[in-house]
Amino acid sequence: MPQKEFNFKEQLKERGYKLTHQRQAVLDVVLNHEGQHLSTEEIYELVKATNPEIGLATVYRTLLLLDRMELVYKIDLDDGCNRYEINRHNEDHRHHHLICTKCGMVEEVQEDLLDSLEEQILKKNNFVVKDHRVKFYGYCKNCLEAMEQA
Amino acid sequence: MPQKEFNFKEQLKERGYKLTHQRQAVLDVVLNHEGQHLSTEEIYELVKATNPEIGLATVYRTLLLLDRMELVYKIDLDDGCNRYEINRHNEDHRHHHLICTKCGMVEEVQEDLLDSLEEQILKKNNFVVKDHRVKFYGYCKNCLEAMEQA
DNA sequence: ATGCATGCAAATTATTTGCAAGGTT
DNA sequence: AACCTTGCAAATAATTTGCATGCAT
Repeated sequence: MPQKEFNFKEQLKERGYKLTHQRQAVLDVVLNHEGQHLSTEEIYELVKATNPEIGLATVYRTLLLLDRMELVYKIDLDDGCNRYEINRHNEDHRHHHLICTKCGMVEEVQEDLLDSLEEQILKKNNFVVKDHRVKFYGYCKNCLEAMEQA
Repeated sequence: MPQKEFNFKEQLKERGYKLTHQRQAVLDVVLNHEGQHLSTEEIYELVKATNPEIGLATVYRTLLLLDRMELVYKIDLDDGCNRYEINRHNEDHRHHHLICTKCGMVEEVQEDLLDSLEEQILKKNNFVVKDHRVKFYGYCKNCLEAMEQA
Protein backbone atom coordinates (compact mmCIF):
# COMPACT_ATOMS: atom_id res chain seq x y z
CA MET A 1 0.00 0.00 0.00
CA PRO A 2 2.37 2.73 -1.12
CA GLN A 3 1.61 6.37 -0.71
CA LYS A 4 0.18 6.35 -4.22
CA GLU A 5 -3.11 5.02 -2.88
CA PHE A 6 -3.25 7.78 -0.35
CA ASN A 7 -2.43 10.33 -2.98
CA PHE A 8 -5.29 9.18 -5.14
CA LYS A 9 -7.79 9.90 -2.42
CA GLU A 10 -6.19 13.27 -1.74
CA GLN A 11 -6.12 14.20 -5.37
CA LEU A 12 -9.76 13.31 -5.74
CA LYS A 13 -10.70 15.32 -2.68
CA GLU A 14 -8.80 18.36 -3.97
CA ARG A 15 -11.10 18.39 -6.94
CA GLY A 16 -14.24 17.68 -4.99
CA TYR A 17 -14.51 14.05 -5.98
CA LYS A 18 -14.96 11.03 -3.76
CA LEU A 19 -12.97 7.84 -3.56
CA THR A 20 -15.12 4.86 -4.40
CA HIS A 21 -14.03 1.26 -4.67
CA GLN A 22 -14.99 1.33 -8.34
CA ARG A 23 -12.57 4.18 -9.01
CA GLN A 24 -9.87 2.46 -7.01
CA ALA A 25 -10.45 -0.78 -8.90
CA VAL A 26 -10.17 0.91 -12.28
CA LEU A 27 -6.98 2.67 -11.29
CA ASP A 28 -5.56 -0.59 -9.92
CA VAL A 29 -6.19 -2.41 -13.17
CA VAL A 30 -4.41 0.27 -15.16
CA LEU A 31 -1.55 0.27 -12.65
CA ASN A 32 -1.21 -3.50 -12.79
CA HIS A 33 -1.14 -3.69 -16.56
CA GLU A 34 1.54 -1.20 -17.42
CA GLY A 35 2.65 -1.29 -21.02
CA GLN A 36 -0.48 -3.07 -22.20
CA HIS A 37 -2.51 -0.24 -23.76
CA LEU A 38 -5.84 -1.54 -22.52
CA SER A 39 -9.10 -0.45 -24.10
CA THR A 40 -12.03 0.67 -21.96
CA GLU A 41 -13.80 -2.59 -22.67
CA GLU A 42 -10.73 -4.59 -21.65
CA ILE A 43 -10.38 -2.61 -18.45
CA TYR A 44 -14.05 -3.23 -17.78
CA GLU A 45 -13.58 -6.99 -18.16
CA LEU A 46 -10.57 -6.97 -15.84
CA VAL A 47 -12.32 -4.88 -13.20
CA LYS A 48 -15.29 -7.24 -13.26
CA ALA A 49 -13.02 -10.00 -11.93
CA THR A 50 -12.86 -8.26 -8.56
CA ASN A 51 -15.93 -6.03 -8.84
CA PRO A 52 -18.57 -7.97 -10.77
CA GLU A 53 -21.23 -5.37 -10.07
CA ILE A 54 -19.45 -2.52 -11.84
CA GLY A 55 -21.11 -0.96 -14.88
CA LEU A 56 -19.40 -0.22 -18.16
CA ALA A 57 -20.54 3.39 -17.96
CA THR A 58 -18.70 3.79 -14.68
CA VAL A 59 -15.51 2.56 -16.28
CA TYR A 60 -15.95 5.10 -19.05
CA ARG A 61 -16.65 7.84 -16.53
CA THR A 62 -13.70 6.87 -14.35
CA LEU A 63 -11.26 6.81 -17.23
CA LEU A 64 -12.41 10.24 -18.35
CA LEU A 65 -11.81 11.42 -14.80
CA LEU A 66 -8.38 9.81 -14.55
CA ASP A 67 -7.45 11.32 -17.87
CA ARG A 68 -8.48 14.79 -16.72
CA MET A 69 -6.50 14.25 -13.52
CA GLU A 70 -3.56 13.20 -15.68
CA LEU A 71 -3.23 9.91 -13.82
CA VAL A 72 -3.67 8.02 -17.08
CA TYR A 73 -2.62 8.73 -20.61
CA LYS A 74 -4.97 8.19 -23.51
CA ILE A 75 -3.55 6.62 -26.65
CA ASP A 76 -5.01 6.06 -30.06
CA LEU A 77 -3.80 2.96 -31.84
CA ASP A 78 -6.13 3.44 -34.81
CA ASP A 79 -8.38 0.54 -33.94
CA GLY A 80 -11.45 2.63 -33.27
CA CYS A 81 -11.34 2.80 -29.49
CA ASN A 82 -9.54 4.67 -26.77
CA ARG A 83 -6.79 2.92 -24.90
CA TYR A 84 -5.10 3.91 -21.67
CA GLU A 85 -1.81 3.64 -19.88
CA ILE A 86 -0.73 4.74 -16.47
CA ASN A 87 0.86 8.18 -16.57
CA ARG A 88 4.20 8.11 -14.80
CA HIS A 89 4.94 11.75 -14.21
CA ASN A 90 8.42 11.13 -12.91
CA GLU A 91 9.54 9.93 -16.33
CA ASP A 92 8.26 13.16 -17.79
CA HIS A 93 5.81 12.96 -20.64
CA ARG A 94 8.19 11.34 -23.10
CA HIS A 95 7.27 7.99 -24.49
CA HIS A 96 6.41 6.95 -28.00
CA HIS A 97 4.85 4.00 -29.76
CA LEU A 98 6.11 1.84 -32.58
CA ILE A 99 3.22 0.32 -34.50
CA CYS A 100 3.92 -2.49 -36.93
CA THR A 101 1.67 -2.10 -39.94
CA LYS A 102 2.10 -5.78 -40.82
CA CYS A 103 1.23 -7.58 -37.62
CA GLY A 104 -0.17 -4.81 -35.45
CA MET A 105 2.42 -5.19 -32.72
CA VAL A 106 2.83 -2.15 -30.47
CA GLU A 107 6.12 -1.48 -28.76
CA GLU A 108 7.30 1.46 -26.74
CA VAL A 109 10.33 3.70 -27.05
CA GLN A 110 11.47 5.78 -24.17
CA GLU A 111 13.99 8.18 -25.59
CA ASP A 112 13.15 11.69 -26.40
CA LEU A 113 14.84 13.78 -29.01
CA LEU A 114 12.06 16.23 -29.57
CA ASP A 115 13.26 18.95 -27.25
CA SER A 116 15.17 20.78 -29.95
CA LEU A 117 12.18 20.50 -32.25
CA GLU A 118 9.96 21.96 -29.57
CA GLU A 119 12.33 24.88 -29.19
CA GLN A 120 12.17 25.57 -32.90
CA ILE A 121 8.40 25.46 -32.79
CA LEU A 122 8.37 28.00 -30.00
CA LYS A 123 10.56 30.35 -32.01
CA LYS A 124 8.91 29.93 -35.38
CA ASN A 125 5.29 29.48 -34.40
CA ASN A 126 5.02 31.15 -30.99
CA PHE A 127 3.50 27.94 -29.77
CA VAL A 128 4.39 26.58 -26.34
CA VAL A 129 4.48 22.80 -26.44
CA LYS A 130 3.19 21.18 -23.24
CA ASP A 131 2.90 17.61 -24.44
CA HIS A 132 3.19 15.55 -27.56
CA ARG A 133 2.14 12.25 -29.05
CA VAL A 134 4.34 10.43 -31.49
CA LYS A 135 3.47 7.30 -33.38
CA PHE A 136 5.91 5.56 -35.68
CA TYR A 137 4.57 3.18 -38.27
CA GLY A 138 6.74 0.57 -39.89
CA TYR A 139 7.85 -3.05 -39.76
CA CYS A 140 8.85 -4.85 -36.58
CA LYS A 141 11.74 -7.25 -36.25
CA ASN A 142 9.62 -10.36 -36.69
CA CYS A 143 7.87 -9.13 -39.79
CA LEU A 144 11.17 -8.00 -41.29
CA GLU A 145 12.60 -11.47 -40.81
CA ALA A 146 9.53 -13.06 -42.32
CA MET A 147 9.78 -10.72 -45.30
CA GLU A 148 13.45 -11.51 -45.85
CA GLN A 149 12.78 -15.22 -45.93
CA ALA A 150 10.06 -14.86 -48.52
CA MET B 1 -6.61 19.24 -66.13
CA PRO B 2 -3.15 18.26 -65.03
CA GLN B 3 -1.82 14.76 -65.25
CA LYS B 4 -2.94 14.20 -61.66
CA GLU B 5 -6.47 13.53 -62.89
CA PHE B 6 -5.21 11.05 -65.39
CA ASN B 7 -3.07 9.36 -62.77
CA PHE B 8 -6.03 8.89 -60.50
CA LYS B 9 -7.84 6.87 -63.14
CA GLU B 10 -4.71 4.85 -63.81
CA GLN B 11 -4.07 4.18 -60.17
CA LEU B 12 -7.63 3.03 -59.70
CA LYS B 13 -7.44 0.76 -62.70
CA GLU B 14 -4.20 -0.80 -61.46
CA ARG B 15 -6.07 -1.97 -58.41
CA GLY B 16 -9.16 -3.06 -60.27
CA TYR B 17 -11.29 -0.08 -59.32
CA LYS B 18 -13.32 2.16 -61.51
CA LEU B 19 -13.29 5.92 -61.84
CA THR B 20 -16.66 7.33 -60.96
CA HIS B 21 -17.65 10.96 -60.78
CA GLN B 22 -18.35 10.50 -57.08
CA ARG B 23 -14.78 9.39 -56.45
CA GLN B 24 -13.44 12.21 -58.55
CA ALA B 25 -15.60 14.72 -56.70
CA VAL B 26 -14.42 13.53 -53.29
CA LEU B 27 -10.79 13.70 -54.36
CA ASP B 28 -11.33 17.17 -55.82
CA VAL B 29 -12.77 18.46 -52.58
CA VAL B 30 -9.81 17.19 -50.59
CA LEU B 31 -7.43 18.63 -53.19
CA ASN B 32 -9.14 22.00 -53.09
CA HIS B 33 -9.10 22.32 -49.33
CA GLU B 34 -5.49 21.65 -48.54
CA GLY B 35 -4.54 22.41 -44.95
CA GLN B 36 -8.11 22.29 -43.70
CA HIS B 37 -8.31 18.86 -42.04
CA LEU B 38 -11.84 18.17 -43.22
CA SER B 39 -13.99 15.55 -41.52
CA THR B 40 -15.92 13.00 -43.57
CA GLU B 41 -19.14 14.85 -42.85
CA GLU B 42 -17.61 18.15 -43.97
CA ILE B 43 -16.33 16.58 -47.16
CA TYR B 44 -19.79 15.14 -47.74
CA GLU B 45 -21.36 18.58 -47.41
CA LEU B 46 -18.85 20.09 -49.82
CA VAL B 47 -19.28 17.33 -52.38
CA LYS B 48 -23.04 17.75 -52.27
CA ALA B 49 -22.60 21.25 -53.70
CA THR B 50 -21.61 19.77 -57.05
CA ASN B 51 -23.03 16.27 -56.67
CA PRO B 52 -26.25 16.59 -54.69
CA GLU B 53 -27.16 12.95 -55.26
CA ILE B 54 -24.11 11.53 -53.50
CA GLY B 55 -24.64 9.42 -50.38
CA LEU B 56 -22.73 9.78 -47.15
CA ALA B 57 -21.78 6.10 -47.27
CA THR B 58 -20.08 6.66 -50.60
CA VAL B 59 -17.99 9.43 -49.12
CA TYR B 60 -16.96 7.10 -46.30
CA ARG B 61 -16.15 4.35 -48.77
CA THR B 62 -14.21 6.66 -51.04
CA LEU B 63 -12.12 8.10 -48.24
CA LEU B 64 -11.25 4.60 -47.05
CA LEU B 65 -10.20 3.83 -50.59
CA LEU B 66 -8.15 7.00 -50.98
CA ASP B 67 -6.48 6.30 -47.66
CA ARG B 68 -5.53 2.78 -48.73
CA MET B 69 -4.20 4.20 -52.00
CA GLU B 70 -2.23 6.71 -49.95
CA LEU B 71 -3.72 9.61 -51.85
CA VAL B 72 -5.03 11.09 -48.62
CA TYR B 73 -3.69 11.15 -45.11
CA LYS B 74 -5.93 10.43 -42.16
CA ILE B 75 -5.49 12.58 -39.08
CA ASP B 76 -6.95 12.32 -35.63
CA LEU B 77 -7.51 15.63 -33.91
CA ASP B 78 -9.17 14.06 -30.87
CA ASP B 79 -12.64 15.32 -31.70
CA GLY B 80 -14.18 11.93 -32.29
CA CYS B 81 -14.06 11.76 -36.06
CA ASN B 82 -11.60 11.06 -38.80
CA ARG B 83 -10.22 13.94 -40.76
CA TYR B 84 -8.34 13.92 -44.03
CA GLU B 85 -5.72 15.85 -45.91
CA ILE B 86 -4.30 15.41 -49.33
CA ASN B 87 -1.12 13.33 -49.24
CA ARG B 88 1.65 15.13 -51.10
CA HIS B 89 4.21 12.44 -51.64
CA ASN B 90 6.77 14.81 -53.06
CA GLU B 91 7.20 16.56 -49.73
CA ASP B 92 7.89 13.21 -48.16
CA HIS B 93 5.77 12.20 -45.21
CA ARG B 94 6.98 14.88 -42.85
CA HIS B 95 4.42 17.25 -41.47
CA HIS B 96 3.18 17.68 -37.94
CA HIS B 97 0.31 19.34 -36.16
CA LEU B 98 0.25 21.87 -33.37
CA ILE B 99 -2.97 21.62 -31.38
CA CYS B 100 -3.86 24.38 -28.96
CA THR B 101 -5.52 22.87 -25.93
CA LYS B 102 -7.13 26.20 -25.04
CA CYS B 103 -8.88 27.22 -28.23
CA GLY B 104 -8.58 24.13 -30.40
CA MET B 105 -6.65 25.82 -33.17
CA VAL B 106 -4.71 23.46 -35.41
CA GLU B 107 -1.60 24.64 -37.18
CA GLU B 108 0.96 22.78 -39.23
CA VAL B 109 4.72 22.52 -38.97
CA GLN B 110 6.78 21.35 -41.85
CA GLU B 111 10.21 20.74 -40.43
CA ASP B 112 11.37 17.34 -39.59
CA LEU B 113 13.99 16.51 -37.04
CA LEU B 114 12.96 12.95 -36.44
CA ASP B 115 15.44 11.31 -38.77
CA SER B 116 18.06 10.81 -36.08
CA LEU B 117 15.42 9.41 -33.76
CA GLU B 118 14.29 6.99 -36.46
CA GLU B 119 17.87 5.81 -36.88
CA GLN B 120 18.15 5.14 -33.18
CA ILE B 121 14.90 3.21 -33.24
CA LEU B 122 16.22 1.04 -36.06
CA LYS B 123 19.36 0.25 -34.09
CA LYS B 124 17.79 -0.30 -30.70
CA ASN B 125 14.47 -1.87 -31.64
CA ASN B 126 15.10 -3.39 -35.04
CA PHE B 127 12.07 -1.50 -36.21
CA VAL B 128 12.04 0.13 -39.64
CA VAL B 129 10.08 3.36 -39.52
CA LYS B 130 8.07 4.00 -42.69
CA ASP B 131 5.87 6.83 -41.46
CA HIS B 132 5.06 8.72 -38.33
CA ARG B 133 2.43 10.93 -36.81
CA VAL B 134 3.37 13.66 -34.41
CA LYS B 135 0.99 15.85 -32.48
CA PHE B 136 2.15 18.65 -30.24
CA TYR B 137 -0.23 19.95 -27.63
CA GLY B 138 0.19 23.34 -26.03
CA TYR B 139 -0.82 26.97 -26.20
CA CYS B 140 -1.00 29.00 -29.37
CA LYS B 141 0.14 32.58 -29.74
CA ASN B 142 -3.32 34.07 -29.28
CA CYS B 143 -4.09 32.12 -26.14
CA LEU B 144 -0.69 32.97 -24.69
CA GLU B 145 -1.37 36.66 -25.20
CA ALA B 146 -4.78 36.37 -23.65
CA MET B 147 -3.28 34.57 -20.67
CA GLU B 148 -0.62 37.22 -20.18
CA GLN B 149 -3.17 39.99 -20.08
CA ALA B 150 -5.23 38.25 -17.44
C1' DA C 1 -23.10 -8.18 -70.53
C1' DT C 2 -20.23 -8.39 -66.30
C1' DG C 3 -19.15 -6.97 -62.13
C1' DC C 4 -17.78 -3.18 -59.40
C1' DA C 5 -20.09 1.04 -57.30
C1' DT C 6 -23.92 3.58 -55.46
C1' DG C 7 -27.79 5.21 -52.48
C1' DC C 8 -30.65 4.23 -49.01
C1' DA C 9 -31.78 2.46 -44.73
C1' DA C 10 -30.77 -0.57 -41.21
C1' DA C 11 -27.06 -2.39 -38.32
C1' DT C 12 -22.92 -1.86 -35.58
C1' DT C 13 -19.63 0.05 -32.40
C1' DA C 14 -17.88 3.13 -29.11
C1' DT C 15 -19.28 6.31 -26.02
C1' DT C 16 -22.48 9.42 -23.42
C1' DT C 17 -26.44 10.63 -20.74
C1' DG C 18 -30.91 10.62 -17.85
C1' DC C 19 -32.52 9.11 -13.80
C1' DA C 20 -33.70 6.78 -9.66
C1' DA C 21 -31.22 4.50 -6.11
C1' DG C 22 -26.96 3.88 -3.38
C1' DG C 23 -22.68 5.29 -1.08
C1' DT C 24 -19.19 8.69 0.91
C1' DT C 25 -18.08 12.35 3.92
C1' DA D 1 -28.23 15.07 5.61
C1' DA D 2 -26.12 16.70 1.30
C1' DC D 3 -24.38 15.65 -2.72
C1' DC D 4 -21.53 12.94 -5.51
C1' DT D 5 -21.66 8.24 -7.86
C1' DT D 6 -23.42 4.32 -9.66
C1' DG D 7 -25.92 0.94 -12.63
C1' DC D 8 -28.99 0.34 -15.99
C1' DA D 9 -31.09 1.33 -20.11
C1' DA D 10 -31.92 4.47 -23.56
C1' DA D 11 -29.76 7.99 -26.50
C1' DT D 12 -25.94 9.63 -29.54
C1' DA D 13 -22.48 9.78 -32.96
C1' DA D 14 -19.48 8.00 -36.24
C1' DT D 15 -19.03 4.49 -39.28
C1' DT D 16 -20.20 0.11 -41.69
C1' DT D 17 -23.03 -3.05 -44.16
C1' DG D 18 -26.91 -5.47 -46.91
C1' DC D 19 -29.11 -5.19 -50.94
C1' DA D 20 -31.45 -3.94 -55.07
C1' DT D 21 -30.32 -0.89 -58.69
C1' DG D 22 -27.09 1.80 -61.58
C1' DC D 23 -22.95 2.70 -64.21
C1' DA D 24 -18.14 1.89 -66.19
C1' DT D 25 -15.58 -1.03 -69.06
